[in-house]
Parts: sequence; C-alpha cells; structure tokens
Amino acid sequence: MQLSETVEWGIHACLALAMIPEGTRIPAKALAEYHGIKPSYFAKAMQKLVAAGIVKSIEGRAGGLRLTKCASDISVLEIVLALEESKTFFQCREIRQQGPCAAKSKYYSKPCNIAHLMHKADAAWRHVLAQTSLNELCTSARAEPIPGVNEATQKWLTESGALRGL
Amino acid sequence: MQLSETVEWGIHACLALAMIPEGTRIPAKALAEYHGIKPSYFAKAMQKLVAAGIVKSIEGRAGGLRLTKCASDISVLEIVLALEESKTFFQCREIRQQGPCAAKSKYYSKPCNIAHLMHKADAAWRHVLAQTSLNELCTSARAEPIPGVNEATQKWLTESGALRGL
DNA sequence: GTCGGGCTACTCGGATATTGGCTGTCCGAGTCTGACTGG
DNA sequence: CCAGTCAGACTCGGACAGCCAATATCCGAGTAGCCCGAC
Repeated sequence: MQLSETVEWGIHACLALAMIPEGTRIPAKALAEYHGIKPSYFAKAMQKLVAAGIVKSIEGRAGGLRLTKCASDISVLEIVLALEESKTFFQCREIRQQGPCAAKSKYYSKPCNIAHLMHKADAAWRHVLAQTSLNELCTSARAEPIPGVNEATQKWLTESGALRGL
Repeated sequence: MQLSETVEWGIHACLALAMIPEGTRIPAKALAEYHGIKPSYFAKAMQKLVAAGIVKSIEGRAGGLRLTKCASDISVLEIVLALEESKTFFQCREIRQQGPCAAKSKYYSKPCNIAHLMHKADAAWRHVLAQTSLNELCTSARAEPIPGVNEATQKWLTESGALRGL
C-alpha cells in the first residue's frame, strides 16, 4: 500500500501548470528540471496525464504541456487515479470460495463483508481527494508562500525560456 | 497503491480464530489449508501478526495459533498495519525543496499542502478500519451465513483434528 | 499402579530463491519555427 | 517588400533494460505429548 512516486510528481506538475497564465505551456523536460526530477521517467507520468485528458500536449518546436481545463474543475483524485495502475487499493480474491468447506459459487452472490468494509474505506479516502480541487491547492499554496521562491520561479521561467506562448 | 495479498489472508485468518471457542487453537498449516492458501507463505503473514501482538503462537506438538485478546478489542486497522510494510500510503519526498528555484531548507518547516491533503485522506480510510472491530465482522458474517459452510466447517475441524485444546 | 525419563512427531521461525512491477533510459516519428529564396 | 518553400531543431510518444520488494519455498530449532520401563 504505497502510492507511486509519480503521483507526487504529477500533482506538483499540475500545480505548476495551474499557476502559469492561461494559454501558455511548459515543456515536460523543463517542468522536470524545475522540480529536480529526472526528465526521462517524468515524461512517462505526463503521458498518463495526457491519456487521462487532464493535460494537453502541444507538439512541435515551441510545444509543451498545459491543463485541458480550469484548475477548479480538476480534482486531486483525478490526477491520482490517472497515475496509479491499480484503481482500488483492495482487491478481494474471494478466498472464502476456496478450501474444503466452501459452498457452490452460486451462493456467493453478495460480496463478503471484508470486501465491503474495505471498499468503504476505499471510498473514504477517495472522497477526501475528490472534494479537493487543484485550484484549492493553488490558493492555499499562494496563501503561505515560501520566501523567495515565487521571485526565483518568475526569473527562471523567463531566463530559461520554459514558458511558451505568452 | 495496492494492499498486499497477505492482508486479505490475515483478516480471514483472524476471523476464523475469532470463531473458535475460547482457549482453543489451530495450527497455521491447517488454517492455510482451510482457506485454500499455500501454507508456506501464509506462515509468514502469521508471523507478522504474532510480532504485532495480535496472535499468540503455541509451540510444540499440539501447538497452534489463537488470538491474544477478545475479538471486540481488535480493530481491522491493527491487522492491516501489522501486515503492511509501508505504514502510510503517501510519502512526501519534499520535491518542493529540489530544483533551481527552491529556497533554503530552513524555510520548509511546515509540511507542504499536498502532503497535508494526502495525510488527511490517509486518516480517512484508517478511521473507517479503526472503527470496525473483528467482532463486528464476526456478527455480520454470522448474520448472513452461506448455506452449508458452518456445518462443513464444524465437521472439518473435528475430522481433521485441526482444533486443539478443546 | 504410578512416576519418571527419553523419544518422537509436530509446531513455529528464520534464512534462502524467484518473479512481477515500478523505476530509469533511450531513440524514432511528428510538427512548428524560422530563415532563405524567388517573385 | 511579401509569400512560399525547405531545412532544422525541438517536442512528445512508445519501445527497451535494471532493480527492489512482494511472493514462494525450504529446512532447522524448539517444545509438548506420548510411550516405555523401572519401582
């Protein structure tokens, strides 16, 4: 039970994409460099976000990545599910149907109570992430800025030429 | 993000141990056979439960496993955490402190808002599992019995000699 | 008949291979930019 | 001066290795029951 490292990358990346002006884009390589991540593997995470329809990729020389929709319409759960392989954190293997004392499978129409409980727990954490939009993360991040980071970021964006389509 | 298969085994095993009379015990091998699980690896899961203090192992010829305490005093969360390696499902790697625009580490005393949200989600599913005791699973299982399973189990327990210390 | 000792069989526990999936890397296809050339 | 064309470089996307942890297995240490013999 451990979220993939790419989930953290994806959320940070989406947060960064939500911060830049409308219509602009940043190449995946620059986005990785900004976060101090190896670009090769980071690109794979971005591909998943593109496949999920959260991020749009612009090809070509001045291409890059941007969000497909408004940050307030993207929940954190979307990002997590896009990057995680297994959609549910518990998978019932129906071991109650195994062993010498099990009945015929036709008697097991209802899910077992263990699976039921686990899915309830599953729904609980999903609910928390589904209720939080990317925009809320933005505002809370802006509310408590780290000294100097915003300035450094602005400077880096312009000097490195990472921001496209301004 | 996927719970280990041993978690499911452990909960089913504890459920079975909660069903047998006070003071009795069942060998791990028999418990595995009853659930149709390969005994070798199942034993490792039981070892973890012993290490966590949930299950007591009786050595010797007529040995076996039994719960250390009343089923109503054991939460499902205890069992899950005993069997899972990673205690939290999200681990913040502090990538905000990496990259060219990061500030000195002394400015990052507070956890980042992403980690904060994730830990909130983490607490949510833990809460569900912490609120449910093993005894509740027992009663709900007894409330909707699968036809013939209880009888077959009783018969198997006596005939195989798995139940010790009656 | 009873008690003690030794043996046996069975249990748990840890040390040891194996496999699957996450991590990491690379190169090719496609496309937009920009310059150059001709009108 | 302007439009069309072409080369170039940069982007994403998917195909290809490496490594760690979960899975699977085995054998040894230890202990409780049971049998046997002596008293």
